[in-house]
Amino acid sequence: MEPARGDVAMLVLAAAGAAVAGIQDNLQRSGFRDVRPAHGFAFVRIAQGDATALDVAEHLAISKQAAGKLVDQLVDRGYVVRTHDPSDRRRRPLQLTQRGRACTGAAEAAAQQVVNSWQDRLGADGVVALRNLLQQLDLSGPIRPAW
Amino acid sequence: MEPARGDVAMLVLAAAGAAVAGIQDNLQRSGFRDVRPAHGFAFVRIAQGDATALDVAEHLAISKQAAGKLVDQLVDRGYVVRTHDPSDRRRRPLQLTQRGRACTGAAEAAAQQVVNSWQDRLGADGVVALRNLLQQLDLSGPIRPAW
DNA sequence: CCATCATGGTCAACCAGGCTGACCATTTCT
DNA sequence: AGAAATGGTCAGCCTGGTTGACCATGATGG
Repeated sequence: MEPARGDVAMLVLAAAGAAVAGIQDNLQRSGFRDVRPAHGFAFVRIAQGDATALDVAEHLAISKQAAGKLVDQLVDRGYVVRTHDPSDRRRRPLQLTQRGRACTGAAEAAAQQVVNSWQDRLGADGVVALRNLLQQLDLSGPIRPAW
Repeated sequence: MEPARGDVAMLVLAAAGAAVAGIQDNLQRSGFRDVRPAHGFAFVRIAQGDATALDVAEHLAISKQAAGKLVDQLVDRGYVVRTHDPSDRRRRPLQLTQRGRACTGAAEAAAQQVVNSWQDRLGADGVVALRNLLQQLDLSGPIRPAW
C-alpha cells in the first residue's frame, strides 16, 4: 500500500485559492474593482473572438441564462459590446472594448505577478517544473469553480 | 523581460477544479450525496477536535452566521453533534458522529483516488515532485474558494 | 414551398449560500 | 458591580446560480 497522498489535492486547492486571491488583489490594485474571477474566465473565451453568450456558458459550464446575466454585467461595465452577425441574426457575438482589452492585459500581468512571487520560493526551474507537471495532467474541458 | 508564465496560474486553477470535481464524484459514488466541498473543509477543522462554529468560520474565512448555517446542515444530516463545554456555557464544541468519521474517511480515500489518477500520468516521482513544489509555496491561512 | 424542428437569446420565478445588523446569554475585565 | 468582550442565533437582504417558458430566426425534409 502506498503512503497516503490525498494531501496533494489539498495543496493544489490551497495554491488555487491563493492564486485567485492574489490575482484578484493585483487586479483591484490596478484599478479594476468591478470584475470577479468568473468575469476573467469569460474574458478568456471572449478574447478568442466570435464568442456568443452560449460559448461563454459552455466555457464556464454554466447555463446559458447565467452566462447571459454575466455578459450583461460586462456590457454594463463597459468591458464588452454585443455585436451582430450578418449571416445569422440570432447570434450576438461579443467583442472586447478598449477597456476590456485593458482589463485582460491587467489580468495577465496580475497572474504573472502571482507566479513571480511563487518563483521567489521555488526558483525559476521550480516554476518550470511545476508548469511541466501540471501540463502533463492534461486537464481540459470547461473551467469550473474549485468550490 | 521574462517569458509570460501567467499560464501556470491557470493550470493550477484547472487542477484544483478537477481535484474538487473528482473528489466530489468519488464521494457521491461511495454514498455521501449530501455533502458539498465546503462541508469537507469544515470536517477538516472539526476533526481536529474542540472546534466551535466560530472556529469553522475562521477556517473557511466566512462569517460566523454562515458557518452556523453550515454546521446546522451537518447536524441535520447526522455528521456532527453540538456538545457542551462545562467550563464555558456559551461555547458549543462540535464533534463528529460515527457517520461523520465515515464521511471524512471516504473523503480522504476519494482524494487519494484522484491523486492516484494523476500518478498514472506523472509517475510516482512526478507526484512527489509536485507535492514538494506545492509544499514549498508554504501557503497557510484559511481555506478559500478558488472562485 | 411550407411545416416542422433546432438554435440563440431573453424573461420570470425560484433557491442556495453568502452577507450585515441586531440581539441574547455568558464570561471577562476594571 | 458595571462595562466590555465573546459565542451564538434570528431576521432580512443580495448575488449568482438554477429551471421552465417563450420568441425570433435559421435549417431541414416531405
